[in-house]
Amino acid sequence: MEEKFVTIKDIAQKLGISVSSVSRALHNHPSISLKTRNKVRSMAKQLGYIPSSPAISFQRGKTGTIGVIVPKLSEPFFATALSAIENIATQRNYKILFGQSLDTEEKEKELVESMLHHRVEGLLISISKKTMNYSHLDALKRNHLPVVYFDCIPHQKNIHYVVCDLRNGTIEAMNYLLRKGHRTIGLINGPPSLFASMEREDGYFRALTMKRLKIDRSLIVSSDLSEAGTINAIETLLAKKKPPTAIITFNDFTAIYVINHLRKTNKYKKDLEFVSYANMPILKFMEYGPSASVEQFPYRQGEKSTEILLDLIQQKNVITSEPSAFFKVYVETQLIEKE
Amino acid sequence: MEEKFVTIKDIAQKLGISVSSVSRALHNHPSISLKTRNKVRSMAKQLGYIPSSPAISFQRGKTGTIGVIVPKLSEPFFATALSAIENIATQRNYKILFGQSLDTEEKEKELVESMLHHRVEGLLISISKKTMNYSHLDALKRNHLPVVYFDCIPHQKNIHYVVCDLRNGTIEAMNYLLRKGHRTIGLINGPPSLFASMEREDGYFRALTMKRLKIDRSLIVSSDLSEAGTINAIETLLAKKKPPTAIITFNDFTAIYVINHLRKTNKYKKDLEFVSYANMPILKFMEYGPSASVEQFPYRQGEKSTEILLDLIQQKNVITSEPSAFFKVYVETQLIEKE
DNA sequence: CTAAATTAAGCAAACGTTTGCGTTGGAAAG
DNA sequence: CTTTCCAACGCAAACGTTTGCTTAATTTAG
Repeated sequence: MEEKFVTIKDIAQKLGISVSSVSRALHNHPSISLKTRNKVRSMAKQLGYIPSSPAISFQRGKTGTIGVIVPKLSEPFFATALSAIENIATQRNYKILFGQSLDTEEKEKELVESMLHHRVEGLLISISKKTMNYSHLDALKRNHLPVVYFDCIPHQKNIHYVVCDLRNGTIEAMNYLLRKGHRTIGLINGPPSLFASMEREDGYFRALTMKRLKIDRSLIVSSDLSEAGTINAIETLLAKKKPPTAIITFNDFTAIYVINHLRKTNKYKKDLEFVSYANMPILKFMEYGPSASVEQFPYRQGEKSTEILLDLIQQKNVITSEPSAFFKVYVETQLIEKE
Repeated sequence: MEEKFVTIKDIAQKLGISVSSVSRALHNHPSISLKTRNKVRSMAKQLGYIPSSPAISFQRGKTGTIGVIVPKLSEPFFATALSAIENIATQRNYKILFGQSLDTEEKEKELVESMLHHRVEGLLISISKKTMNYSHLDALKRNHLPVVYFDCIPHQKNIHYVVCDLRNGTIEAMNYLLRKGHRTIGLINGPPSLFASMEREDGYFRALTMKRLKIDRSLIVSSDLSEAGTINAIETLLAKKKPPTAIITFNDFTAIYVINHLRKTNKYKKDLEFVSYANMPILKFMEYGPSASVEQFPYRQGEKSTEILLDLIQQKNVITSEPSAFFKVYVETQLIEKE
C-alpha cells in the first residue's frame, strides 16, 4: 500500500546488474551493449520508473528552474508576462518557480530568500511598488545569481533589466494630442514614488519643451490609482480656471474611472479627449474610453527578459574572465489609436 | 571567483565540530548546548550560509512544492485562480511549480510528466480543452499523487474537483431573462465537446422544463469562441423566422463580439438582451454589453482547490486504512446584474 | 566512592543519481 | 601461445542534509 517510487537501484537488482550500468543504459552511454540497454529500458517501463529530478538536481548541483517574482498575478500585465516567461522557459527546458510579493517589501524579501533556498539558477523580478530597501537584492549579487528585472525595476546601478520606454511612449502620446490641436493637456499620474510615474512626467515635459510650449505644472495631478483617488484627481483638474482639453491617464482603468465619473455626473463632454497606457484588448469595444492607449507589450517584455536570463545562466556555465556587461533593454511602446 | 554555496560542512570545519552538531544546532535540537548553538549561528551568518532545499528535499523525500497546470495564463480566469493558489500555498509553506498546456494534449502530457519528475507533492490541473485521452492522468493515479482538478475537469470517476455550478448558473440566468418577459431565448454555446458547454445546455433545458415552456433546439448554436465564429453564430440565430429576444453567450467576450458586430452592421436593437458568463470587472463600465453576467469566482475556486489539495497531502502523510473519499466542490455562481 | 543518569557531542548510514576509474573476458595482433 | 586491445560492465565516491545510535564527559544519586 505504501507507494514508493521505483529507483534505478530497483531496476539494477531485478536485472542483476549494477546501478551504474542502469544509469548509463538509460542515457545511451556507448559502453553499454544494446542488449542490456534494451533490457534496462523495458524493465524501467515495466516497473514504472520515473527519474527523480530532486536527486539529479542535488547530484549535479543544478536545478533547472528559474524563479519569477511579480507583485500581483491578477494584474493582466503580469499574467501575460508570466505566460510568455513560461513559454520561453519551457522551450529551453527550464521550469518556473513562481511567487507574488503582493506589493509588500516583506513578502518580496521572503520570496527572494526562498528562491535562494531552492537554488533557482536565475531570477526574474518585477519589484514591489513599495520596496524602498534593496538589501535583499544585494544578497542575490553576493551569491552571483543571474537576475533580470522587468517592468518595475530597482533604482540601482549594474543590473540587467527590460522595461518599456515610457518616456518616449508619453512623448508619442503627447504629440498625438498636440497634433489634434490640444494645447492644455492634463496628466493624471500615479504615485510620485513610482519610477513609472517619473518617466511619464519626464516625457510630458519633454514633449512640451520640444515643441517650445510652456509648461504648467498644475496640470499634473497624482492619483493613488484607486477609483476614488482618481475621481479626486480629475475634479482637481477640471476645477482649474483653464481646464485641460485632453488628459493622459496612468492606465486604461484610470481613464475609464474618470470617464465613468464624468458621465454619471453629467460633466462628460465628447471633445475632452483621453489617452492612457496598457491598451487592454477590451478597449476597442468600449463606446466611452480613451481614444488612444500606449501598448506596453507585456508578452514581449516577458519573452525578452527570459531570453536574457537564460543566456546569462548559460554564459555563467562557461569560464570567462571578461567583466560582465549589463543589459538594458527598452521595449518600444506603440500608440494604438481607436480606429 | 568561482562561487560555491556554503554548506554545513564548511561551518563544521571552521568550528572544528561535526556536521551533525551543526545541523542540530541550526534546528535548535535540545542536545546541543547554548554555547555551540550560538557559535554555529553566528558562523553561519558570517559565512552567508543558505540551506540547500534540493539537498533537503532529496534527503527527506519531500519537495514542498505543488504543481499547477492551466491552459493559458493570459486568460484572466486562470491568472486570478493562480494568484489565489499561490497565496494559499505560500501561507502553508508550499511552493508553486507552474506550467501551461496552451490547450494542447501533448504539452499537457509533457507537463504532467515533468511534474512527476520533479516530485511535486500534489497537482492542481485545469485540463486542456482539447484533451480527449486521459492516459497521462492515469499515471498520476498509479503513483498515488494527490490531484485536484478545477474549472476544466476530465470526464472521469473517482477524482477530486472544484468547479462552478454552471448548470445552476445557467438556470439563474434563464430565470432572470424569463422574469423579464423573454420567451425566445438563444444560447451561443462553446464547442460541444466541452464539459462547460454541456452544463450550459443542460441548465438551459432545465430552466425551460421547470417553467413548462417548450424547447426549440435550434435556438442553441455553437461557436469556436473566436470573433469570427461568434459572428457566424449570431447570424444563424438572427436569420431564424422567429429570432430570439434575448441571448445567453458562452462568456463576456462572446457577448461583446456579438454586440459589436450588430452595432457595426446596424442591426443592434436596444431590446435584444444579453447575459454572459465571467463578469469581467470592466463590464460595469461598458455602455453596450451584457445586462447581466454569471460570476464564477475564480479566486475562490483557486483557494478552495488548493486547500483541498494541501489537506490531501497532509492526510497522505498519516497512515490510514480508510478508503479515500472524493471531494466534489461546486462553487455557487452568482448572477450579477448591471446596476 | 562507585554506579547510574544525564548532557553534549560524534559517527555513519541513508536518500537517488552520476561518473572517473578499475576490472573482467574474449578477440585481434604479434 | 603470449601480449595487447577493446568492449562491457562493476566499484565507489560524491553531492548536502538528517537522524538513529554510540560515545565521552560530567553530574547526580545511592
